[in-house]
Amino acid sequence: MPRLSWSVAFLFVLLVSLVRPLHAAETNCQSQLYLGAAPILKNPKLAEQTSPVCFSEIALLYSGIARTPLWSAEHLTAGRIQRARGLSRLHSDAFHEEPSLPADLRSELADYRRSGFDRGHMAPNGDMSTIEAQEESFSLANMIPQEPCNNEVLWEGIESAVRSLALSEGDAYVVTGPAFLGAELRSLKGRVLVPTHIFKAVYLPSRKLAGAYFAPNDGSQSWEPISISELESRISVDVFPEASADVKRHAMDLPGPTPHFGCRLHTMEAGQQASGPGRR
DNA sequence: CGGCCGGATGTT
DNA sequence: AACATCCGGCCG
Repeated sequence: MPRLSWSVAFLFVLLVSLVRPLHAAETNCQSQLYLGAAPILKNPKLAEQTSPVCFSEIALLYSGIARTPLWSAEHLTAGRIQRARGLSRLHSDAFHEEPSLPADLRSELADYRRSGFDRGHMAPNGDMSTIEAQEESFSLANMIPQEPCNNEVLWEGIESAVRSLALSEGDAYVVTGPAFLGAELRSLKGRVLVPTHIFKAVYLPSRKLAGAYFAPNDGSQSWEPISISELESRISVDVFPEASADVKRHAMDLPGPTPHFGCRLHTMEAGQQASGPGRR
């Protein structure tokens, strides 16, 4: 009998030791969320096949149906932004599949390859203040298929503006994610859903002000500022559950994007490439 | 800042 | 032959 209970106990200890790092990571993850509260999915269908992923400077919820994050959250501080600006960007080979997700639900590098879409960060590399956090940000769990002009010009400009805002305000909670609106959704290889829109919500706790950027996932370079309530009505997610109703109802005056480059990329719609499988 | 590609290399 | 990794160059 000692033998049997031994093996049982051993298995139990093994399981606990496997699970414990996740708990540690989850508590650490709360620091990325305003008052430790994760965004709330108002539509039960959205919550199907989701898994939380906790990195050192990102808290996100991954959807195994969309094979993208539904939201990716960060707590930006002035110090974090200053340290992040001291780091150089990782090489693009740093993109990697997320091993902590169930294999059949993971998005893969092959899904994005030659798709015409960028692998677009939700929590951006430019917000990461350590090498470790940078590497984690390149996980495909943090990635959506993003139209190149949107990603590299408009969205880069918005990310940059939000960093400057956090730097000057000293403190900002940011939640970024995709929206899948309408009945006809495109996909990569029938696996990764292509978002129709992208949002970035910002909350300034010291000023009790909040608002969100909302943009179509196309090359139009258009965007609109909306309130957190309006965002919730569009995407069925309450990104700042602990913010007051007043704060959520009023859209703060968001700084406009400050892009570093223009985009005169040809208008070829992403998703259709000229060359077929020209393998040899 | 955000990405892309191709070349050289080492491993299976 | 296929795939990963590191590197450098390119673009917007």
